[in-house]
Amino acid sequence: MSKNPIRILIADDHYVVRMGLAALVETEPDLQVVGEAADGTQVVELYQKLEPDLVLMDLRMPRGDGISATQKIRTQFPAARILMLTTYDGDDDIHKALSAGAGGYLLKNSTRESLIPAIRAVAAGQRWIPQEVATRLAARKLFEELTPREIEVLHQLATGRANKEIADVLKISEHTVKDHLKSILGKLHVADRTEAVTAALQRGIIHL
Amino acid sequence: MSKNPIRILIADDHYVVRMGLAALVETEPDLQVVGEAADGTQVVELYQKLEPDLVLMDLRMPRGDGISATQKIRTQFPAARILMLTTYDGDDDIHKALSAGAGGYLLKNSTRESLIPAIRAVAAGQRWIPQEVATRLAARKLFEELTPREIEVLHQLATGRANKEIADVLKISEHTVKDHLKSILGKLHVADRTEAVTAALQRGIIHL
DNA sequence: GTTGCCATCCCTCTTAAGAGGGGGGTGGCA
DNA sequence: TGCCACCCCCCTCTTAAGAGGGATGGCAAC
Repeated sequence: MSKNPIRILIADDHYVVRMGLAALVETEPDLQVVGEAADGTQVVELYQKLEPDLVLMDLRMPRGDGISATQKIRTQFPAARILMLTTYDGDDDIHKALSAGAGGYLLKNSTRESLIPAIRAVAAGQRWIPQEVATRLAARKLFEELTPREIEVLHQLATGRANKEIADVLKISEHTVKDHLKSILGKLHVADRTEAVTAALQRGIIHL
Repeated sequence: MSKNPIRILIADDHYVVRMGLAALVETEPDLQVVGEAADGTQVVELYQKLEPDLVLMDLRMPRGDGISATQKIRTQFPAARILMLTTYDGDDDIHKALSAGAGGYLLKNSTRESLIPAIRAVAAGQRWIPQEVATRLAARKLFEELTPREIEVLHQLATGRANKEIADVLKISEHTVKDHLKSILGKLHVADRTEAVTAALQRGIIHL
């Protein structure tokens, strides 16, 4: 095994997390860290240069998040293995990561016992989704998906703008804003704009 | 030095972060990890048992956050040295941590170059607040502080409740809720309840 | 003991929000 | 071709939200 170790690229904006992952990985003889990236741009560059067997990718990073980095890498290297490793358990985040081509999705509070097998599984091309993550993903199906336009409106809502102001920003009429809002309230099963924002934040549809 | 190393207790709910901190600390001969805690209750227990020279404490943990754990420890051991190490840069979080008795406040994206000196400084009883954190703290002074009651109302707002509902929950009149709301809007310099919630989230006054 | 902050309650007024209807145009796709 | 999803526009109506006032008792600091 150690003749052909699994070559791993770590991407996380937190130094201590990179340190922890590297320390963890290096305890296994068949796992090897070949590079570390601190942001979304860097991870894409390093992937092109190193072509590792696996990327341990954080979801939120400066200069391009984990989702778009995953997409970019998978466009160039469709066989790329990417294991998303993050603090965030919003079902929308999870869904977007898997759609972008991530082979697995782990939460950062995972212990070594779940991390190491996940790394091996995803590097081998398998899917790896822990029970708790799968559960969140299933809960998601109870809600309808928001359209791109609705998500735009949601972003505006989160800044505290009034319907009229949102209309000006998006250059549509206030009536239309209200229509989108109605649709958002219905899809998220909430009663008003404030709850819509907190619900969307919790589900990972929008971020502050 | 290594005859009397600085004995460190690590408290963080993320395994990889504990691992990273431990790996980092152990590279210095005069620093020694004597224990690890994964939540707020555990860190208090371990402090009592180990009486370490320093605690590296995460702000948000299950079963009691870093703030209340800091308070509990400092009540029993007023000389306890605690370095808060967290992802969150809300100015309210920072202020609360320092008020609770933390000797320093570092962000998790800190590199080893800033972490190691911070550990030594706080263990020696000094204050350690990086420039970026100090800046956030200064920006805070531009806002008035919210009263406990206003923060209660803010929590209710975040759940999307209407004024009338909030009134019922807090068992006060709707007029009073409106009064608190007016006060909140004024202090946070925002125009409506939705913006109040997002502003409070960003400042760390409330959490989801 | 007075000053100041907090929490509580009350009133009026204007405007915005949200519910409930009605359409119309596009572009993909079966 | 017809359907569907998305986006857009318009109307009315009711109620909630927020601005602007004023007022009281408690409690702690000075």
